[in-house]
Amino acid sequence: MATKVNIRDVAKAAGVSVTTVSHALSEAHSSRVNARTVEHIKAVAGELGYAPNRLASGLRNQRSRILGLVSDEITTTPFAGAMIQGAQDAASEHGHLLMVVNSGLDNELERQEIRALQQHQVDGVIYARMFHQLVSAPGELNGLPTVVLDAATDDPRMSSVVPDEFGAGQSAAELLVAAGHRRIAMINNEDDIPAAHGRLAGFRERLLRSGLELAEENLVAAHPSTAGGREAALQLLSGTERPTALFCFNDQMAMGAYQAAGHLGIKVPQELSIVGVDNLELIADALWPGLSTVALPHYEMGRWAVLKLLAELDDPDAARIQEKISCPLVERASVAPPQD
Amino acid sequence: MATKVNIRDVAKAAGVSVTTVSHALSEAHSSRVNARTVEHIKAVAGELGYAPNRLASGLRNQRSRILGLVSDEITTTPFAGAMIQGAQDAASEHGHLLMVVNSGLDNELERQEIRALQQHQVDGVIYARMFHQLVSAPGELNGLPTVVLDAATDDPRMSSVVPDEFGAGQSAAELLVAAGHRRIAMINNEDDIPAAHGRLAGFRERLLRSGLELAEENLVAAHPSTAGGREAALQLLSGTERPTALFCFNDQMAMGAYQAAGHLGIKVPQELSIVGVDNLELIADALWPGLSTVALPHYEMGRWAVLKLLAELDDPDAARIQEKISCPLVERASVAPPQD
DNA sequence: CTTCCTTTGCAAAACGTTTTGTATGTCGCT
DNA sequence: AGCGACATACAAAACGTTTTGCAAAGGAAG
Repeated sequence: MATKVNIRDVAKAAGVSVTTVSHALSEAHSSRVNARTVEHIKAVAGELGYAPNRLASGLRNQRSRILGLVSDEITTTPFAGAMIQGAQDAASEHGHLLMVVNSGLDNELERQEIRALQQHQVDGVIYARMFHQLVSAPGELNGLPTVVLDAATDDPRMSSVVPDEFGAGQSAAELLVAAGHRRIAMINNEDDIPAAHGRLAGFRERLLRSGLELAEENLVAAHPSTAGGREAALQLLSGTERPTALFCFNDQMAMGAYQAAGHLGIKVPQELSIVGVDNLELIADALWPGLSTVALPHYEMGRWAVLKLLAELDDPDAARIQEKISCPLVERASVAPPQD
Repeated sequence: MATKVNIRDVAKAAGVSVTTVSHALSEAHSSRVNARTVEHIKAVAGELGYAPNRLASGLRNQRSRILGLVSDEITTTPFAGAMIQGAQDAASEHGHLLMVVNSGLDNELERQEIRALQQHQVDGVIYARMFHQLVSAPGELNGLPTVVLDAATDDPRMSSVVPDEFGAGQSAAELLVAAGHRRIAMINNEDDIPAAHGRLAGFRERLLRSGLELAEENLVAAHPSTAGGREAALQLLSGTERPTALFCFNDQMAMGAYQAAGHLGIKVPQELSIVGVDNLELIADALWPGLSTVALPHYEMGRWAVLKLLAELDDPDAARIQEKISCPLVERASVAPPQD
């Protein structure tokens, strides 16, 4: 590659004007030029390896074909990858590229990053969180089309997408009920977030539908970590009439439950069935036996966010949507019928 | 924000010409304009919320201030986040933005993505892998400044950065030897990759330095997964004179070793010390007891790659470097002195 | 009173596109 | 033959910057 080839080179090589080349290549305007000439121009362009400079066309069209993705912390969470990949795939399919930016927890930094995105004339922004929560978008985003990812917002100008937490709870309950369990417990997240409320509510609802109740002593809240899950499980499993099945807020807590069971000499799944949420391959696949869990649809949410954003760019008046994406159950080997 | 404010608006508001505004704001050329006028212009610009359009300046300067990051698979690996964050932080500190693109394992797709980056006039590219391996960069990258991340290449035009695998092996051995172990085993990755060779070599070297040898029956290779580690550990721990310490190729295999130990009724760390590699928080922190492990410096590698790329952009003749970054030991609770 | 700098500011061109408006033919129709 | 309609191609302007070259004004030196 010597120097970049531009549209002028193509025009010269094809013996036509720059205008004609542009029209020929534009698809929308190609009707303005003879079909044979179009062929010829495309051939020449291909030969020269011409690719339009998007900086220039972006400048001209006021449309950069770049989307910004701003997230809180990419590092510490294993979900980020799937979200970004979903977003990037969708963007790429529609001829857009993604600029990824993350701010840690620093608001000032976030502001700066958003300004940087704006300077690069991004067409819109995905404002992402790594855990389903309630956010209010920073003022910097004013005027910039925005879709909120894995978070809810009360800003009526923004669409958002979150997992269907209620459905996730239902699915988990469904699996356990169907296996025949009746003494069922749940270890919830102690934090006051939509994910905790939603999963619990769905879980309860599905149990109730089968005439079962989540007894008060069978619901504990703990820190959403392996240690938190372990402690909680130790407590739950030490009672006289211990539950035969356990629904954990996430896979990490489920891992803690495995440890507690191992410690108490309780066999999974023969003596205790366990269900998690997240489908963290790294954990769910690694546990022994494999953990049955409700998958969070990070990839799909990333896709949805970008597709919705692109749709709103095409039609700024499109209705804003609060989307919930359903969470498929991934069965492995941690659920079995109760023994007694 | 009504409509975007451009340099012309600033000029008008400040009562000077566009040229003067540009010079005043440019730092390099600000000597061409009176210090008081500079102050005034900056004030006005700030008031109006002016931020230069980087599409336009990129077009003019042939420098987009965008870097491309192409990786194989972001999704399936928990390391990606740290790498990207490192890269992004470094880029952001130097006024650049990152365009992230990933190709799965599809070469054709990869080519397309790279072309897309080129259309957006990226100044350079980080070509990343999620596991240390040997790569040859695709021809599309010809002419585009490139730094290879977490992989080695024989292309003399590209710098690269990888973890110091040899040092990682040494550190692990050091920890075990210092604790007093003499019957030490290793579960290596069965794949023929630099990481496997390097860690083994370093481990051996450090043992030898203490007069210890890695007996043949104490070295097994397995699939680098929890299941692989579990099987291998079951085998290693079933002998008559079983080892008192175990070095695992990665944290997932170490988790398998925990499971094997649990299954055999062997207590960690009292009866068996375990060391891993990766420092996957999700696993190392979650295991019980916590796993002592050698951390792979993904964040630092991401940083290094971007900084080196920027340096090469400034000075295209800068020497290419094959960098190894050292791997710090993270101690938790899985290593103790041997009992006998 | 010239001449020659220095300081300060501006006009204009360029980066690579896209699109509007216009010019040149060519054809069909009356 | 004359007219409009249509097909085809082009010139030029615009997007928002940066930078080169030049101009005006003021001051110092001769």
